[in-house]
Formats: sequence, C-alpha cells, structure tokens
Amino acid sequence: MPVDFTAETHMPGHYFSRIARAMARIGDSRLKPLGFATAQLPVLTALRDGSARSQGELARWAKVEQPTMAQLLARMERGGIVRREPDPRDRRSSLVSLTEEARAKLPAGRKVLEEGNRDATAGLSEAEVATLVGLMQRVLANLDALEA
Amino acid sequence: MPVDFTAETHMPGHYFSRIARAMARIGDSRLKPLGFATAQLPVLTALRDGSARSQGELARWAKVEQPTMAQLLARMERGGIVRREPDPRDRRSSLVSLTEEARAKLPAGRKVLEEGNRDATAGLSEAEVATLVGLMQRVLANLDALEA
DNA sequence: ACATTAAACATAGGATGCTATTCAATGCCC
DNA sequence: GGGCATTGAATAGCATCCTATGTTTAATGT
Repeated sequence: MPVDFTAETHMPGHYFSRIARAMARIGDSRLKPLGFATAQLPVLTALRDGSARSQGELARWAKVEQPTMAQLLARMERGGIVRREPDPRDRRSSLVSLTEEARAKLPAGRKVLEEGNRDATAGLSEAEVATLVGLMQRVLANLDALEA
Repeated sequence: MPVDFTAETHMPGHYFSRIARAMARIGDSRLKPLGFATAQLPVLTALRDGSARSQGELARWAKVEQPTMAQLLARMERGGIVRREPDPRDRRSSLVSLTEEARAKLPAGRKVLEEGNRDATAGLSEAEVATLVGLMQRVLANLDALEA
C-alpha cells in the first residue's frame, strides 16, 4: 500500500537552500560587528594556529572553487583579516596568514558561530542533531560521487 | 558523562551550504538543455496552471527578497520563459505568467529535478528521508522565529 | 637541454542572493 | 479632499558562488 508522501518529502532540495541562506544571513548579521562573515570561517579556522597556506590549499579546505577563494581572500585582505607574502619555494604562489587583529577576534567569532548553530538546532536532542548530521553526510557522499 | 562530539556535530551549518550548492550545481547542469535553472523552479511551479501572479507574490512564494525575484524574472523574461502584462487593477504592478514554450517543457524539468532529489537521497530509506525532512522543518522553524 | 604536461593563480563574465534606498500608486483617516 | 502611511517595483551596490579561459612557473620525460 503506497503511502501519501507530500511533495516536500520528494523534493528536500529546497530545504537545504533555505536553511543555508537563513543561517548565513543570521551568522553574517551577528559577525558584522566583529568584521567577519560566515563564508570566511573555514579560512579563519584553517589559519587559526598562525600557519600560512596557499590559496589552493584554502580553496580545497573550504570546498569552494579556486576563483571563489581568490575573491574571498581579496575581500579579507581588504578588510585587514589576512595578509599575503610570496612563497619562497614557488614563485607562482603566495602564502596567506591571519593578521594579529584577526587572530585576536577569532575566538569571539567562533563563539558567535557556535551559538548560531545551537540556536538553529534548538529543541533538537543531541541524538537528533547527530542523526541529522549523519543523514547529511550520506547525502553529501551521494552528491560527491555524482560529481566525481 | 560527557560524550565526545566532533566539531561537525556542533557546527552542522556548513553541511547545509555544501549540500545546497552541490544540488544546485547538479540540477543546473541537468536543466541547462531545457533552458531552465534550479532557482526558477518555485516560479515555474507557482505558475504551472497558467495563472498569473505579481512579482511580490512570487517572491513570497519562493522565499526570496523582492529584488532577488525581480532579477530572476528579468532573466526568465530574457530567456522566453515568462511574460509580463500590466495589472489592470493596480498600475504599480504587472502580472507574470509562463509562456507556451515554458509550459510545454515544464513537466520534463520537474522530472529532472525529482530525479536529482532521488539521486541525492540514494541509499536512504523512505523513513530516513522523512526523518531528514522533519528535522529540517524544525530547524527552519527555529530560524524563521529568530528572524521574525 | 628542451619540449610537454601539470599546477597555481588571475581574469572575465554570469547567476543568485542580500540590504538599503527611492519612486509611484494605492488606501486610509479625519 | 488632503495628508500620510503602505505597498509594489525599480535601482544601486555588494557578497558568494560558479564555469571557462589565459598566464606564468614548476615538474617531467626523453
């Protein structure tokens, strides 16, 4: 006997988009006083120990394409968040690292983001959040396989 | 006794973004031969019965801001997907409807999108998909409440 | 050593999304 | 009816993401 699934159950795609946008809007508005943005977090996290990485490494880490990372880094450089110095080993490349000011504000930024994630999952038990993440990891694996 | 949760469990936000982007990339590439795009689907769905709606109605339906919908409709008009005619009841507004060609291709487009959603949730049981959607609806309710 | 391939960036151009602002038409209130 | 708030769009400006393409430097193979 077939069950009556709603259209939404067959088309979960739009939910991912709406949630991603809403979390970015909320995160960006809360991070604005610190001078950060949601999209910058992977970069900040990758460099938080003071290390320096190439643009390509950061793009692979953040799972965005290289030109996207190039633009993001340009904005971050303009905002005084990162600094670039030529890579002595490879003249094609430069090494990106955080400025002192960015490193100082970073813990506050991460706290804001964590709180946003907590707010988003309010009312869900730890087990339910784990279930949600587990299902999303399987969906992501499907999509990665499709694009490979 | 505290459990050792990974950073990902505490920060599910990035998953939503990655899944949304991957689904949009895949959907767009598959819809391209039909002349459609993923972002257009809510508009196509709203107008599929031949009805005509104002830009504001479509923006609220698709859950995007009015200028976003204005640009989307401009591209769709340029692509011959929608048509605008002045609203006889309100001179500020125009009524948007689908062209014949778009209505003809619409069922094929919806099929492509449904298949994309099926591919994304491959390996998940119907019950698991329902669980995923249910959890996402609760997250979305949290976010809507935060922004209200 | 030199030609070829590969890797790292840069640039161009476009799609989606947002906020802030402005303009025009409508509606409402007294 | 006249003033005022509201509503529907348009515009400007920007952030994020993408694909496609070019340029420069490095690495490789013969």
